[in-house]
Amino acid sequence: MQKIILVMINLPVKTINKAFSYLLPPELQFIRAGWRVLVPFGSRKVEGFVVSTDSGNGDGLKYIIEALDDLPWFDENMLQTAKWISDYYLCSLAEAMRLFIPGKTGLKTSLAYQLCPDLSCNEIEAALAGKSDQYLAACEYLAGHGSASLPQIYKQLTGDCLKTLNYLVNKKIVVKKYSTVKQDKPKYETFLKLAITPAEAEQLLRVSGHRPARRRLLTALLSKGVLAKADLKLLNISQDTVKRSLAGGLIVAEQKRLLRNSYAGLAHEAGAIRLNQQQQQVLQQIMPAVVNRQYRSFLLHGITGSGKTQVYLEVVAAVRKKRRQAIVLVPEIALTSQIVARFQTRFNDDVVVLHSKLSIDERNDAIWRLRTGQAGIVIGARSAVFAPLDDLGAVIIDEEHEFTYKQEEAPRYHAREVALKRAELAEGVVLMGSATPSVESYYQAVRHTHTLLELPDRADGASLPEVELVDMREELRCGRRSVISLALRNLINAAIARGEQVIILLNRRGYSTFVMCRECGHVMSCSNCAVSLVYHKSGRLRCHYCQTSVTPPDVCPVCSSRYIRYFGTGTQRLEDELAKTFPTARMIRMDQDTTGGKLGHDRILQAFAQGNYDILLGTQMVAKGHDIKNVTAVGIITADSILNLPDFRAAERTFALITQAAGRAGRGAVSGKVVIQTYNPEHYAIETGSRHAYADFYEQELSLRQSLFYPPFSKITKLTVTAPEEGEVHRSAADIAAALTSALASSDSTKILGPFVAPIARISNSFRMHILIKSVENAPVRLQLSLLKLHLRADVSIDVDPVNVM
DNA sequence: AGCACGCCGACT
DNA sequence: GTCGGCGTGCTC
Repeated sequence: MQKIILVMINLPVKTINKAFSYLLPPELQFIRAGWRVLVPFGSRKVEGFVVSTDSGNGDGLKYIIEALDDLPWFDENMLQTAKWISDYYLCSLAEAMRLFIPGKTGLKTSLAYQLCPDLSCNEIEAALAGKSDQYLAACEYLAGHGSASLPQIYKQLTGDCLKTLNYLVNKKIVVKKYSTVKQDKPKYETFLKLAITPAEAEQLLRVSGHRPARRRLLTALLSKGVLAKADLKLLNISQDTVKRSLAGGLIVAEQKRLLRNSYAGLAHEAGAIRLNQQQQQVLQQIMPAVVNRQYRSFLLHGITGSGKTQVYLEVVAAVRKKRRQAIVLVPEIALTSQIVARFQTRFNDDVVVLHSKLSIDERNDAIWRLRTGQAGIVIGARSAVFAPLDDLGAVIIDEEHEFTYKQEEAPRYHAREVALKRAELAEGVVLMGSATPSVESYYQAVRHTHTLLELPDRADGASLPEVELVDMREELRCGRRSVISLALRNLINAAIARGEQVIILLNRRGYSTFVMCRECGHVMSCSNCAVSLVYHKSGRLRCHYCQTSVTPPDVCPVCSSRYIRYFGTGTQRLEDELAKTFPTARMIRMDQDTTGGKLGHDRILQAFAQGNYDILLGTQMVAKGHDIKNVTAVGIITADSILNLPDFRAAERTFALITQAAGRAGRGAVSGKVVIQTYNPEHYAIETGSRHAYADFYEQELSLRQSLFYPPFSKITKLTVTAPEEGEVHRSAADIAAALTSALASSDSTKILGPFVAPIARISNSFRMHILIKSVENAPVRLQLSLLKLHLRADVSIDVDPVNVM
């Protein structure tokens, strides 16, 4: 009987979803569940996660090579959470565990080619006799350089290097060498400290008259305690002096880790504000759970500008007072720098910012600060829910309704659900906040799964903006064909005249949204994806799905007609229109095309907030998170753009967008006004949105959901089947649907819809079909899916609780 | 994911 | 006959 270690292999392949057994060498006996290790796997060395230990016959098992950290990465709660994710979202345990690793892997493998050492030049030449010069050139290059990576070789040689090298590897002239390097490359700085007592040092200074450099060193250490490299230069103390003092045992060198943090210089706002009475009442309901270390979940429904952040700050402060840690989730860090700044102002270095745009090094440093207890608050986008914290006291989820909390690639987790699971295991609280809670969460709050808290008024006594609905059909009837209605034009003019600022929202980027032949109706579409191409001002037609672009044709590719027209308005065209209508206004556009890099959104918003512009126009990102006091006017160009999407949550999204956008207006002393342009003014989502009437919207939406058996009354699981051929995808999707139907026996509690061709039938030359399963409970569905082994298939992707069904 | 193994068509 | 194409299956 031997101790056996069960390891999940960190490779992004869903078919390897089992544990592999290894033995521990004597020097690694301390390894238990939760450690990251390096293990031999096939002919390679890969990263693995220890999930459990066992005992049994260990014959023929390989040994773990080394531990990758000084501490286990996963604690029991993290392991349990990973297990839950793999069960619930039907991914492998390794895929779930990878989520907890910054950069998904702690190892970087690199490949180098080397000449076989035991071969002579003559032997090589003989083996390559009759081959082209290419082969000999490669050997010569490798002989000269010892080893080289593939990119290096490509730079040096011409032709198909990979083919050449593979041949040489086959002929045993060249060998491939893999090396694995730890991803985490901490930066250290050396600090010097006294190794003797201060009394001894003073004694030494008294007796040794000579050695002025050593005197300076000891004196400085006595007064300052520690010295860094830069200090030594300043004091004119040479490396030699340091070396001798080290050797003599007078001083010791210590390595201290340096932290790279690109957020260090972010501006801070003024100090804490006192809570108003409503905020106090809300806080009092949350506090008992924080103090008593209980798992409780709260849904804070607070209108825009009601001061939800203030409540978050107080909850986090209370959690920290209990010496527990907190996670603060925000939908998108770039759009929410205001909330980040407020946490940093309040908690200073206790805050760590985590998100996907950080470099691997920055991320590792941040995580190291958490693991060593130097910081106890994580603020970040959805992946921050996986931060390694040993005593999670609270998770705050700001803008709980946002879809960005759902990961749209496997594993398709929802950060809100992961947060609830982690907090439950850790006995912490979850506080979700939103002005427009998701129907599902609000339903759970009404049913007391979450505790419902309300902040019905704006914190500073400001009123919600007045909203005017403009019927665009009416505009057309009056002969006004501009995308900017008369009401909106008046609103913008008035605001600018008073020196106030305007935000305009249009949910499509690009210039024209589609290009059509007026002769035959052919719409230019992407050759890889079944979506229409968008005309950009750069003069090219771009696919918003696969990023390819083409030059617009002069004649229609189908009928050769020259009558090609550009339809629809995107943000670029709107910018032109606004410039024509308001020639003196200073404008800035914010969409995916103008924001790039780490702080792109932030710069635009800051410049706007500082008053450098009169009008901010852009896609829905202009509607989120910020609080700019001088904005008194908001215009929504087409409120219907989302409403008409074929998705049962279209109304919910429209309502949220209108409410959030309108909420940007009138946050200062001057009250705001909003113009919403629509072709459906009587639609309940738009009508309730214009009245800021969440409860009314919720009620109408809920009854619709009930009658159509949609969430929260059912759980949805979406399958996407793909194939390179159209016929093939129809066949395999039909097979899967048939198998599911017989396994789940369609009844009142389960409905299988489809297969139907996906709204985007083809992406990057892969044909797509969807199957939707609606069921009261999704546990039996998940069970059947795994029994049918659909979760292992490369051509099937499973989305549990999808945020959109398209 | 890599890599070995294996079975086919296209050439010296 | 060799080379190299990629489909299948395995990695403790």
